[in-house]
Amino acid sequence: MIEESETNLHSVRVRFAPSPTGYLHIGGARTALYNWLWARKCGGVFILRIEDTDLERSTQDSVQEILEGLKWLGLDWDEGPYFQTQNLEKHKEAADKLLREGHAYHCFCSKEDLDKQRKEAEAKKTAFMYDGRCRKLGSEEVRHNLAAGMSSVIRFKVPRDGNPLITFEDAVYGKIEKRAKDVEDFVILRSDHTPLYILSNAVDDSLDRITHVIRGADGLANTPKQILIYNALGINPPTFAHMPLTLDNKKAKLSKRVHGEVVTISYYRRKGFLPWALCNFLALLGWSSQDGKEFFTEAELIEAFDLSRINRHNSIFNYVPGDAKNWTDPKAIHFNATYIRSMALNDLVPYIKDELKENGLWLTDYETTSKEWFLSVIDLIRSRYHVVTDFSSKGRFCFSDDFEFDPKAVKKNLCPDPKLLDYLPELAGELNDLSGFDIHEIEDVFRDFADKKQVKAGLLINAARTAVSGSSVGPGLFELLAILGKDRVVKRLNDSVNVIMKRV
RNA sequence: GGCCCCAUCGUCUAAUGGCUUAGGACGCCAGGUUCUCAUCCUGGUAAUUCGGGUUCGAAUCCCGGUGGGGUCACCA
Repeated sequence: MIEESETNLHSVRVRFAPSPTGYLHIGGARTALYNWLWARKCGGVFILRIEDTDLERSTQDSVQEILEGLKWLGLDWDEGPYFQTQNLEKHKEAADKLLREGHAYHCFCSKEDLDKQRKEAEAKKTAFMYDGRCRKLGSEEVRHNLAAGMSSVIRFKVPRDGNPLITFEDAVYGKIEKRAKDVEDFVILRSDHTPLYILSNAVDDSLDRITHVIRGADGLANTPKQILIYNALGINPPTFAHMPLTLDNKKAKLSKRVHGEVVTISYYRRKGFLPWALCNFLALLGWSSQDGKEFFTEAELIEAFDLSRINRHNSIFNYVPGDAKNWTDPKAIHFNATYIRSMALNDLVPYIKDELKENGLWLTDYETTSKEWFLSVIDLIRSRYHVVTDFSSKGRFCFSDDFEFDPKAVKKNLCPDPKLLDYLPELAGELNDLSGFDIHEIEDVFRDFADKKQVKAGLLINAARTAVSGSSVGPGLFELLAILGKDRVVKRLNDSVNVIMKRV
């Protein structure tokens, strides 16, 4: 079973080991990302292992959610998903081995007793630590107790002679030291003979030949216990790299229960995030590149990433509840918006296609006969959008004649001058008479019309913008009209009369 | 409470004893461009937690205070 681990520095093996008791959240995704980056950088193997030993809280839905989240993010794994419950026997064997070799012992203290002692210690404000009384039991007594059917757990026998110092070199935090006296004889096997996480996790990591354990800093405090287990089992411990935690703006740990879906990965997918934009943002939460670069392609990030540049202080996910514009960390939105407006159009289109499809706005022509048109529309509007969903909401007027009019825009741009009731149809007529329909011809029509009627061009321009898009904001009007095409523009300008009448 | 860890602009961070009047990014504010909005460009705002050392010189090293986080289950 667990003999010498074949740790080979040239073949890096890392794992993401979530417990399926909830949703994939920001923190978990970041942990997965860092593991994935390290594996890819080293040409190693990225393993997905589901730690489902908590039977009561683990759910199949949660497993699905995690798998889908990772797939969506693009964090593909090379092995797995493995399920920890499949290794239960191995964990027990390890416990037996520890017992046989004198590194563990039966403890017959009842949970009730210990809980009581713990409470008393708490009341007296003193630290409670199991005193190891069962450690002194003679083998005769143990045999007798077991034969009598007394319930027992297996505890790890923490070395006491000379109060040794437990030490390990964390790839992020550096040297971590802990006195053995500060570590109690912890339970590794329950009274029903099922293993506890502290044991299962270490055994699985050795079984999976994990070389680097990259995990949240909440694992830092129990690493010494795992080092002890590795030592007792005669296994070389992996390299540990703890990453600082991500907290909320009140410095509390992020959790779905208190923060809601804004911390879940699926929320970002639904809200129109580009997966790589989210990864890029997440990578920078606790890590920075040497040259200060912030935007990376996948290949660039893999190249630049290094465990040694992970910092040691917790970072804050700067999300302020109730802020409609900044519904998540503003910098995350900045990353998404920047990708949307500057990435290669061909890379962006698939996301928009899905979005339009979901809203019944997609035409297959957009990939064939109207492809060029489609790309220029996207290019025209994308600098104003922050999320992919904007293309089907704010951008709806580009793909459908059935779009909403913003009441404020109608009031501001279509109703300030009753003469617009005449002007807009007149403009429609003049535009309809154009032989072509390019930006300059359109602009000339508007400018000349303004001169002719002795009104400001802005009045007509803003009115026309609202007439064709329902909005008071948007692309430059002449480009917009040229893209929408003569038929649509003429119809919408004529129809705007009805919009105005309804308003008045 | 014990133990462990951490501490630079509001937020993410750079600066691994001198190139630093502490740099960049986001946000925010102002200006430019303009038919609106966004983009884009320019500028501005704003930080080394405090106190002692060490040193010619400290954000950086040491000690202490304070603050924050993690962890102390027959959860993972």
